[in-house]
Amino acid sequence: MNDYNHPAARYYQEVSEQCIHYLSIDGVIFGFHQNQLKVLLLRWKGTNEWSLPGGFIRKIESVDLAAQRIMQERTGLDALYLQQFHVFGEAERYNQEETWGKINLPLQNVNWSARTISIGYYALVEYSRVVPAPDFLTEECRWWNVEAIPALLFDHNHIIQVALQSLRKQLNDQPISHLLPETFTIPELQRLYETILGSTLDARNFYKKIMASDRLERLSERRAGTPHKAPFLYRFKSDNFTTE
Amino acid sequence: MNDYNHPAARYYQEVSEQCIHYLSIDGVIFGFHQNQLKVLLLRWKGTNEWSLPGGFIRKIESVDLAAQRIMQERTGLDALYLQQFHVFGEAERYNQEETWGKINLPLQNVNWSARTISIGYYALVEYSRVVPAPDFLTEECRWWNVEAIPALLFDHNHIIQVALQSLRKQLNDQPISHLLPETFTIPELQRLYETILGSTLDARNFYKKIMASDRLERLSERRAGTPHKAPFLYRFKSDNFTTE
DNA sequence: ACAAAAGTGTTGCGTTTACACCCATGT
DNA sequence: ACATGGGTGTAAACGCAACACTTTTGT
Repeated sequence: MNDYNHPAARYYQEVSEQCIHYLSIDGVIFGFHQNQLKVLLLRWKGTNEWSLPGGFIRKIESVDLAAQRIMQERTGLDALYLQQFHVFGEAERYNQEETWGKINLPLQNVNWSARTISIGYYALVEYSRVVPAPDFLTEECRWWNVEAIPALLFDHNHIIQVALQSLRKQLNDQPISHLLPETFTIPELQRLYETILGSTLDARNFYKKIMASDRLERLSERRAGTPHKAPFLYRFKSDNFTTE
Repeated sequence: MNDYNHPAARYYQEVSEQCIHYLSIDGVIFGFHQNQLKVLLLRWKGTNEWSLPGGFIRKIESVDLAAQRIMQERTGLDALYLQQFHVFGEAERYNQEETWGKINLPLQNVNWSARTISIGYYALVEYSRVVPAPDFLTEECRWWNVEAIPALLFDHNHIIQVALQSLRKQLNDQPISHLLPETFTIPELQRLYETILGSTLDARNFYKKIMASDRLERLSERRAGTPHKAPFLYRFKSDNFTTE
């Protein structure tokens, strides 16, 4: 009943042989565009069901590198900034029957019914550099506003919530520069903080604080094309941290 | 060459059949006694080599419950306060050959050579209630001062360091009451903070801060038998949180 | 009496919050 | 000119750090 020439079949074969069973990685890839915090999601083939990108860990591969590999494949970027944030290990993370019912699995007898533990990573990436690419189980890969995420497959809504909470808690220790283009304005940076924190900030206090941190340098240029006063452009001084 | 009546053989058999491969749990069990922060370690049979307690996750078991089970077996306590703190997933976490050479494995052909990913949990337990119990690979289970831990097997020194860092960072959000007996004095509580943080605190400021938090209630009794002024006993108000 | 630890209050500093005004630009 | 957002300073509040003295008790 099994078509071993089916690309999915070959993939499962590979995963089954080379990867660790019962364990996966799920990635919450954060981007920032037009003052909106975004997450990269995948739509499964022939359905209207969305999920986070994810994958499996090879038996001989470090978990961090596995996460890199998986996220690279969906974004086209290398050397992403990744942060492990939680292990989701409930015995019943989600309703299995219901979930499999929603997906048109290309194969019948792949054993998908076993429980899976998932290691959650979030990534901070520069929106404009990402070239979203679906995998062969999915036919669409695109950004969604964090505020407008639909009901996802598995427990992925929950995972995004936990990722967001972690990001909020760790915001001041994370290299948020990865979410922004090389140059940006202070108001843009403030919007980024505001979207992540989900609250508004006082522009004057924000300015003071961010300047006191001494991580920014002001360029001589200003952002053109704005309807009002042209804001200065800034850049992060020596992006020293890459993968933490 | 394999003795299937050997208790270790049966254990390996069970683990191999029922548990998830390539994935384990390591536990850093913190206790506090005589103003010292302690960690529970195991000495392997016929050796002078020590390691953290650990174990495997059953295919149908939640990761948190697996951690509970493993720590319960070493401490004799149930409903421990546990906190997942990091996944150790390097491809080469430690020198395998060197490590296996140090241990007298009771069996020849158990495949111990594969890499293992480990989920790190720390536990906060009340020292005096613990009845340390070795497992069948080890012949001694006892507390060690955090400051005097020897070179351990695997990467367990590293894991303890990361656990301690996490605990320090999260100290104010953790139910440290679990590390103390039902009643205790303020100076004792201060010693606990100091040992975890690795620095001394101002008694006056500490007193104010801990009182302002409104988590303690003073009892009418005082600690007897002290060489000097008898300190009041305190208790944490309604230990609401158990396993967080 | 005295040594050693317990118990408490006051002050100052630095960080964060609240708040107001001028500037530049496109319409 | 005016509406809109950018850019900055100042004052009050709050939280944390520094610090000194009295109390109690065993020796």
